[in-house]
This record gives sequence, structure tokens and C-alpha cells, in this order.
Amino acid sequence: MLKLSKLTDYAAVVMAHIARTPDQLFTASDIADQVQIPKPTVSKTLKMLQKSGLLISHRGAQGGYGLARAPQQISASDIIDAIEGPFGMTECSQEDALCDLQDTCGVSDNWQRVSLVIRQMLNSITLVQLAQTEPLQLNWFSGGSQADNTMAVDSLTADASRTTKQQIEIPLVALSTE
Amino acid sequence: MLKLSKLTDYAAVVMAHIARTPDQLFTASDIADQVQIPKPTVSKTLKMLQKSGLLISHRGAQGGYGLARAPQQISASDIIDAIEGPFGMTECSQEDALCDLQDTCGVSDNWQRVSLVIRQMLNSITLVQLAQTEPLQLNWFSGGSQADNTMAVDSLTADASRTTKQQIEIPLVALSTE
DNA sequence: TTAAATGGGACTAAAATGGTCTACTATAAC
DNA sequence: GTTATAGTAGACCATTTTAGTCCCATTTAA
Repeated sequence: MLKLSKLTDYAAVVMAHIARTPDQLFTASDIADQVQIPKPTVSKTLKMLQKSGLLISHRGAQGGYGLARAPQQISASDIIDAIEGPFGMTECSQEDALCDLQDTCGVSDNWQRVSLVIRQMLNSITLVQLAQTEPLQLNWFSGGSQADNTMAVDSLTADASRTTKQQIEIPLVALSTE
Repeated sequence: MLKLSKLTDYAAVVMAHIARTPDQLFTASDIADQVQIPKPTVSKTLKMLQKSGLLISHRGAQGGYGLARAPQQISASDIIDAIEGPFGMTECSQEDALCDLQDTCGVSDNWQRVSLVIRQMLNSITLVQLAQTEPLQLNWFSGGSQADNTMAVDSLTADASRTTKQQIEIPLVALSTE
């Protein structure tokens, strides 16, 4: 369902937690306590984030993890990539190799375009925004003048049968677990 | 990796194939031959698409599958939903239930916003567009006047440290398999 | 030297995924 | 009516992925 894995979800939570107090080191135990995720799992997540360069680590007593760069410089896609590896909507969205369906498929180029739009969007969302507790405002339009708590989405299609420039109201919704 | 499942990928290929000759019935075998996917798998995919109302079926001799409605009325997200079920970036993006991390998470609302933007985008892409062999033009701006083969992406962030309204060139890339 | 941390894996259990198959039902054509 | 054609339903299995845990080595401050 185009879903993020749980680990990625955790990673976002962890990163947001750290980002709210940058310039401070957190141990895996600290974070585990504070975000209520089992420590081994938090630890695993932190290691992955460190490996991909989003966090720096200090070993030994008084060690811990901290942001490797300013939270404005870290994007949602950075976090996703760190846990899930390179992004792509389909097998063929990755950049190399070839697919046996190449000749008969006929949709791959278009998936790639879609994929890139999504990537670009995720790329433009910073950790600062993710960490915000006030609702994130996504100004889809350049000169957006929407009310708070809403998001406007410019229709992608040039197809006349669909309304363009539609705006949708996005209410806050409750959290859920599987 | 925010990837579509293979079956969804197949579904898109199959739907696109049918959409190129609407008003015609295709048997599972026909399609399997033409798109080079094993018949049992094609069959399974077709059944799912039928169940969710995107295809109609006629049983018996001379039977087959056809589009349930005009290809302009079928969106990318319809196809994804048909195979993968309701969409959501995280567990909590679904609309019901509650998550134990609710208190400490602090990012869920924002993921939901992101998720909805993506959904909206997929919703605005029609089967007609997916089936096009000429490069799909995604006009991110309302008054888009980009050159062919490119896509412009309006940056989502209001964060001054990132350039807004950036445009990216998206080249055609080769297909790949895992 | 010791206690507090991370680093790097291995490991397992559970779930999802992809793919196939079989038996059944509907229908058109003869 | 019989027959061949085609969809329907769902079981089934192998493989992969995911989530989660654990162990032991290494680093470092006190």
C-alpha cells in the first residue's frame, strides 16, 4: 500500500525527537524510554541512520547520537532512503538494468515520472517540518493562501474530464496501529 | 522503498493494455500472451481488478474482461487500491484505530498530510495517461508551460533554506528489473 | 580499570508476496 | 443437450522481507 516500513516510521519518530533538541547527544536508552519503542529496535534504527550519515555517534561513556547536520538540511526522503534503500515505485524505477517486459509493458516511463514527483516532494520536506507538532502546512501552490490545517493540491492532469486545480481540506485524523 | 508490489505493476500493465483497445473483451490468455506475463498470474490480477470494479467480466465461451468504465474515469490510485488495498504511508495513515506511540510519536499528523498529497496526485493520474506511450506530462503548476519531456515540481516547503518553486528536468530512463 | 556506550552481525519468528494449481460455474455455439 | 471455452473461488507452497532480539567486540570518559 505504498507504505513505509515500521522501521522507517520509527526512524522518523526518532529523528524528530532528536531534532527537537539538536546539539544534544542522546543514548539509545534515552530515546527508547522517551519514544516508547523497545531499546534493541531503537538501537538498530539509530545504527542505520548513522551509517547513512544522518546521525553522528560518539562511542564510549557519555556517548550517544546527535544530528549530523542541521534539521533543515535533512529531508523526509533522506530518512526513508536510510532505512529502505533507494526509492522507486516499481522495479524498473531504479536506474539500472533491464526488464523482460520492456517491450510489452508500456507504462514504465510514466511510473517513473510519477515516482520522481513523489520523490521530489519527499525531498522538499525537512526534518524541521516533520518534527513540528503544529500541523504541517504544505503549500502546493506557489502563492498559497489557504487557511491553516488545510492543504491544497494542484491537479496533475491536463485531462479535461477532471477538474484541475482542485483543493482538498485535510482534517486532522487520529493515529492508528495495525 | 515505497515500492508498488509486482502484482500492482502487472495490474497497471494489464489495465493499460486493455485501455488501448477499450470496448473489446480480452481473455486472460490473450493478455498473458500479449504482455508476456504467465497466465495464472495475469488471471489472478484480472480477478482482483474485476472484484474492485475496474473491470467487467463475461463468463463462458467468447467471454473475457473489459473496462468497467471509460479509461478517463480510472485513476492510478484505483489500480493501486484494487491490488494493495487502502493506501497509507504509515500504519497510522489509515483512518481508524489508535497507536500506542500516539503520545510520543509527534510525526503522525505530518505523515498523514504527506500521504494525502501523494494519494491526491495518484488520484489525478488517469489510466489514459498511464497508457500513453508518449511521455506523460505532469503539469505541476497550474499554468505550466514547460517543455516536453520534463516535469516541474513546486517545492512544498516554506523553509527559506531551500529554494522554492524549483523545477527539475526528468529524462527518460531505461527500464530495469531487480 | 571499569562502566557506559556504540558497532557489527547473526539469528529467529512471523508475515507478506509471488506464483501455481485444482475444482467449480457460467455461457455460447452447435 | 453437449461440449468447449472462459471466468470464480480459494487453497497451497516456496521464497523473501520484516521485525525484533541478542551477543560480543570496540571505544572512551571518569
